[in-house]
Amino acid sequence: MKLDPRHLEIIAAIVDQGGLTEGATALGRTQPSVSRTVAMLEQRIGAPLFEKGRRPLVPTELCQALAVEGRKIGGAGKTASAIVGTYKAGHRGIVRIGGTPVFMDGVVSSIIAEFQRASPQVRIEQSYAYAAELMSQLDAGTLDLAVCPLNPAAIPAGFSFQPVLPGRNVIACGINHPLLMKRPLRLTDIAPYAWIAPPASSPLYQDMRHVLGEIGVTDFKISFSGGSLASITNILSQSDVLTVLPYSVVFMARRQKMLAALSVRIGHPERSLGILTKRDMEVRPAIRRFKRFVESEFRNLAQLIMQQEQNSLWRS
Amino acid sequence: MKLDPRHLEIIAAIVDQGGLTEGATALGRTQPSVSRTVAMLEQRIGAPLFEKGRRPLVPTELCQALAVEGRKIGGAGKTASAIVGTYKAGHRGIVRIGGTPVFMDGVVSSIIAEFQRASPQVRIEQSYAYAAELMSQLDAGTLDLAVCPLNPAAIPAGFSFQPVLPGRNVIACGINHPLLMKRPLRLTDIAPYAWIAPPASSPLYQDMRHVLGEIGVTDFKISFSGGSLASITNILSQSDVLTVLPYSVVFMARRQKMLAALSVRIGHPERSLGILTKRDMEVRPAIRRFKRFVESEFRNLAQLIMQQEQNSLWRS
DNA sequence: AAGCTTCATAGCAATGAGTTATGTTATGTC
DNA sequence: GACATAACATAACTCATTGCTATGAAGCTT
Repeated sequence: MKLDPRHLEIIAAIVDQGGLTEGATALGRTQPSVSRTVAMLEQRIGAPLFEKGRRPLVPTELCQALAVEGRKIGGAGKTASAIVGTYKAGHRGIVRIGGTPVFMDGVVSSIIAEFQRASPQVRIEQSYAYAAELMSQLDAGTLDLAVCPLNPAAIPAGFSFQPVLPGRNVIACGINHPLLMKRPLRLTDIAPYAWIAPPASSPLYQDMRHVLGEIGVTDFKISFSGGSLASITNILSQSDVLTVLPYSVVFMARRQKMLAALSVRIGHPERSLGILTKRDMEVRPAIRRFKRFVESEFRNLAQLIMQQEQNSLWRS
Repeated sequence: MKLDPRHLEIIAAIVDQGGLTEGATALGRTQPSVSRTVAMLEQRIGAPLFEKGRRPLVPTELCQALAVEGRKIGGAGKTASAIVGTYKAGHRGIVRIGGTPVFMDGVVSSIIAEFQRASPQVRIEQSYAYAAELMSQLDAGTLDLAVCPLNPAAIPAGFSFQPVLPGRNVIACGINHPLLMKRPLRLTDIAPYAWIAPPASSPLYQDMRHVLGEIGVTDFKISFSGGSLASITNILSQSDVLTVLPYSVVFMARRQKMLAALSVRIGHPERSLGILTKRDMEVRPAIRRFKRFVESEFRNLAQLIMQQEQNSLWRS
């Protein structure tokens, strides 16, 4: 004897509400509908579910037992609806985000932590890659969004790029670096110090070479390379080496008194940090929500940076 | 967003079976049916449930979450089916049985106990009444079956009466009663002893008067009346009074060495103990099962009584 | 690259669930 | 005891959904 779960749900509603009419309204149906359903059920299972000829409708033992199951079904249905609701509101799902390593570690991971505080049901799958690889992964559909520096004027067709921060770099050092005391700081003061080199495939590497050329440092010493941000930060803190990092990364680290930046104005590349997405990809609610959150956080960050700039850092 | 519980069940089946086809067969449906259902669901909730273009069908996170609810629904449905199954097999339900007090207490209650050992899910609602009241309750539908002594030749129309034991009475006494030692036992020996009288409305009361007349006891002393079988048994055990009881009741009590019967052959009324039911009443499975069980137990009892009779009791 | 398995789609019939309108039946009140 | 009322039952009809078979399309396997 196979029973339609909807019927069990109806039974439960009738028993709980104490009447056909109330049960029907509780289910959003009309009274005749549930009445007929009950009649059909009774005929089908060959047993009465409610005592006949009793006006405060009194359920049979069998009916009570079935109502217990019906309640379970009703509960499961409600939580299923809630699940779909939270999914559609973007509070549940998966977001696969990729980005350049230093930027992801230095800025985006904090934003992710903040996001997950509000939406713990959203799973974030993070991966590291540079622009070309990010694009191919977006194209293959194995990534939902990417955060990386790109030239806004040269975005390939089919992609959408939303700049969030200027792609400005700074020369980073530990917070006790001797050069921080030097006023004024001359470029020749910088020359003696060794450098940390970002990975050769990283855009930062190119940036560093460019910066060093720009400030006239021709023969520089590389004392470390190949580490991720955590290693770089440690080494910067505990020695007097220098490196080139995105300003936003140093800005975030400055808050925890882990890194500092030299007051040297260096040219910035023709790139902006931004969010790269595939244009015709279906945007799942969690992705949309996450993207908006990231954008909002970046706006805040940009604001903070601008205030800070006006106050202290770049006064010449 | 309201979801059809059957759809959730389908999702669960697909996820658990690892494929559309297997899920479909597990549900007893065809593959195109569930395929279309899934497509409709995906469109309705606006989210994919399975990754597109993957042949070992891989469910979405959302789908997994919904499948959990679907499993609950499936489980509830299965137990509901089982409930109906046990109901239809007569292993669940209510049986309302009524009968004459002494007979219910002395014989039927033991049978009920035995029945409930095998079918604990069947609730027995027992009540006490005499024939006329039993009939009216059967007629009103507040009783499912009655056990009482009746004349099988005079059953009102609309009722069905199935005799299960001859309506034989005996003179009952405690197991240490002096008369049990007397061989041969003469009727004049009985005269001095006092009697317990059944309720005046009871058929046993008439029987007792009849029996006493029959054996020539004209002026007898009533020492107790109005008690139920438990009281009667106690008083019989602890004093030398006598009473008239159905043979089957004394037979059952004899097993526990609580009562005995005098070896006096007395006439028996034109009544049989039997099961009285209303003819056109719908017979619920549990009632049918219980009735058959009672009949079978009574057959066994009749057999036992017959054997016992041939051996010892009524040898003259 | 071919073959096999599995999923998707189409067209059609039938069941079932929804609706409104209306009848029936308990229950409470005078 | 008759009437009013509220709740349940029934009727007639519409429409969404599911069932089926047949067939196309797409991955995975060898």
